Amino acid sequence: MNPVRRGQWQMASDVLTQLTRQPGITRAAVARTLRLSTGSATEVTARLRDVHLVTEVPAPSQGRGRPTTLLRAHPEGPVVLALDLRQSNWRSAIVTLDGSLQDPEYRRHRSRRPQVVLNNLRRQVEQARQQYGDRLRMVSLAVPGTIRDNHLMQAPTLEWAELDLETITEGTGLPLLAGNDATLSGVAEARTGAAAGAGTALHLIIEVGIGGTLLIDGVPAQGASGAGGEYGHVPFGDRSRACPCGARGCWDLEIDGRALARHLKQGRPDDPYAYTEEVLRRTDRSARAAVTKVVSALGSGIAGLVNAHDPDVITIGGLAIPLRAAAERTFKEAYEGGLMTFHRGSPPPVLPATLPDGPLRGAAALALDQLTTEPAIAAWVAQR
Amino acid sequence: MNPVRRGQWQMASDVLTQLTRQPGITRAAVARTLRLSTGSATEVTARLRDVHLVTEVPAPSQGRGRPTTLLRAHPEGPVVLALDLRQSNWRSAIVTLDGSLQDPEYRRHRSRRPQVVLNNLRRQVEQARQQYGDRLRMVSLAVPGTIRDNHLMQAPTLEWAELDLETITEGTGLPLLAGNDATLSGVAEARTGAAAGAGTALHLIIEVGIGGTLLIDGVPAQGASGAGGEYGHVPFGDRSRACPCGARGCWDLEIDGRALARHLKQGRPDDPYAYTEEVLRRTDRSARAAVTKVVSALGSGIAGLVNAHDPDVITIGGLAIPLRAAAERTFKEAYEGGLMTFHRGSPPPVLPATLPDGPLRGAAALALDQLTTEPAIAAWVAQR
DNA sequence: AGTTTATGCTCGTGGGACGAGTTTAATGGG
DNA sequence: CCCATTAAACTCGTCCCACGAGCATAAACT
Repeated sequence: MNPVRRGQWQMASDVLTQLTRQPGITRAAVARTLRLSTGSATEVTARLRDVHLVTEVPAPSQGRGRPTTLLRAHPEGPVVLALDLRQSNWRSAIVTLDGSLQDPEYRRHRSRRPQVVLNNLRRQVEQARQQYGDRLRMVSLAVPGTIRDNHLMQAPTLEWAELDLETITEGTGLPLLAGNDATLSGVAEARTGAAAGAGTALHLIIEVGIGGTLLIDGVPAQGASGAGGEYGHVPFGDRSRACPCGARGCWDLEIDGRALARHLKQGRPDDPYAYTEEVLRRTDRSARAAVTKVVSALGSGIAGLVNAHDPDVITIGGLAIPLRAAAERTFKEAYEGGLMTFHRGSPPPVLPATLPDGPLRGAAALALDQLTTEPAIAAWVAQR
Repeated sequence: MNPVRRGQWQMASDVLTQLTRQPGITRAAVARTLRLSTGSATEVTARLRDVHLVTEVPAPSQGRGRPTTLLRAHPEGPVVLALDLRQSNWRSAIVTLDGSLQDPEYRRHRSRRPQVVLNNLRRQVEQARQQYGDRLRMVSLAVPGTIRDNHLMQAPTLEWAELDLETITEGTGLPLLAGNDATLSGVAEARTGAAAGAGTALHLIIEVGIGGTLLIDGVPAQGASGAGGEYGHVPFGDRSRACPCGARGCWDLEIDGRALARHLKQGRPDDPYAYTEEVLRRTDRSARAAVTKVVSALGSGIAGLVNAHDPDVITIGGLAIPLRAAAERTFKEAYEGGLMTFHRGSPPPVLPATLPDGPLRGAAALALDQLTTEPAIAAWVAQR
């Protein structure tokens, strides 16, 4: 193990980071954004080519001048296995350094028992290992639940108890990166979605309860143990209502299907997600009134988070999109009414999230962040 | 203006960063933490000495072996003027690269009119300019109010309206870095205070209302325009109560002297800070009950923020310290009761802030962050 | 076909990190 | 008191890489 010379792969790392953040970028564009001289660009791409990290394909000409090339992941280059575990199914894809998804898979759960599901994921890891060998560098997993140091702490939608997720890579020596699905979809939105380019972005998604994350320059604020982003469990409403999370009066209890059912004087729905969709389809007065209450709670809660974090933009996903759409005026009033006065001149926009496969792409993005660091590149080169 | 060669001052920048973060660090210790070979350490310190950025003084010997040297700011090196504006006074100090404060000043306001106060600050800037000439590189200012792009948006304690703070450096060409005092004291705590070393830290301070900041690796999450950290203006309690900020039901209204007065059925106190101290001195039943209510709101609000951000540690300052102390049991119950179940095993500690001159030190720290960047070093070298 | 334009390639230069070998300045044991 | 031990500083040859000037190339205009 020869020690890595400092800065040896610094520029290479910068180039690869550009490539993951803007797939399909041209070599000339990379050189411009990194302020590289053409000579340096030639050298760094040659080096990256030599170690099987990138290839170049002719770019369609863009006017006068010698045409440049598109940078692409090398066909023999490193890859990541991205997994997205959902309530009723799971998906996977192999992701290359240019951020493209290959070999996408989609499977419905036959059984939803933790051990069965984890075994299926583990098999997927092993299959990727078989197929890609040493090219497979990392496994990244999105889970609909609270994650702490690669352990699942609670997962209301899956109805799973605490669980060690590292079993899916155990024995393979592959690093695992498990993350909350809402956090990861936020990463995707902040990098290539509706919040692209935002310095500070806030992402919120309603499915059962609300999840989300604060993103600073595309990096999620995950907290000490990775459990950050549980915005649903801030005290907001009636303290006499206990939340399954253990606290009382959580915002969570005011903005999803459970809240709608309560307003409609019905019991806790089995599937709050489907229940919400159902109520949204109704046109009767009591349903509209219930929706209005929920949308109001959503708007004023978001306003509070804007006061707290001053984001450039907020992206909303899941049921938050149809909920807002069902009562746009209520939302606007609650949102703007909850802002501190000085924010009202130009309130940060609340945009619908645009990426359907956000968690998978976000998981891939965080894994690629690791692969494009200098030490990871040095390790890749050393191993070949 | 010759273009800066990439990486020319990379290592120098790293060394200076170490120096600002751990004043009084030895050269050998820097080399160890940056994993520098002794040869490189010799070279980089020689370079820094040549350009008047550091000097070395013999370090007290620490056992066997050749003694190392302490790194110190160079007597001809760059400095920052740090200013801390408070309700009844202001303070200033000159800060060098090793983080030491020189020429401390303390002045009470004669008049509290904005123009008078800003003029005094401006005079202080001019005086520093006179005294230090080109060595003065930057002015950093802590203000008890919401700051946005160097503009004061609102300042309840000062009772000032919106105001452009850049007048204090106008014409000097000096960059100004204005920030909220609570945010800046958080920076100080996260770097050298009670939260030193924390990856994610939350800092909260009660004076009139509550201010604070989320810190990730010592860097405050300031948001899009620098107005982040207004945790007091998240909806928390009774929505029928309007907050001066423009929103309703803010947490702010539940945790300071105004809340105590309300519980005690008295009118809004002129000076909520002094009023709180007064109530804390009382031992009668109604006062105790009012304090209990406020402490409970403080504890459960902090718990919500812990759920949202998963910090390693929370630091509290200002009146939050005596308030908690007055009802420790209530605080603990409200805090732990508001946490999500999985946090309760080892709840993040809530520690009293330790630095009395936090805002000044925090302002200095953020300014030094700028001075120790590669471009700033290159500019310093080019100018000499 | 020649001009313009943007880009890629070659190569000499220089700076800086590295590390092996050497020197220096302290402690501590005999 | 001297010498072994220890930790750190210094010297210097080496290598790597970014830079930029000059040249080559491939397209689009004229």
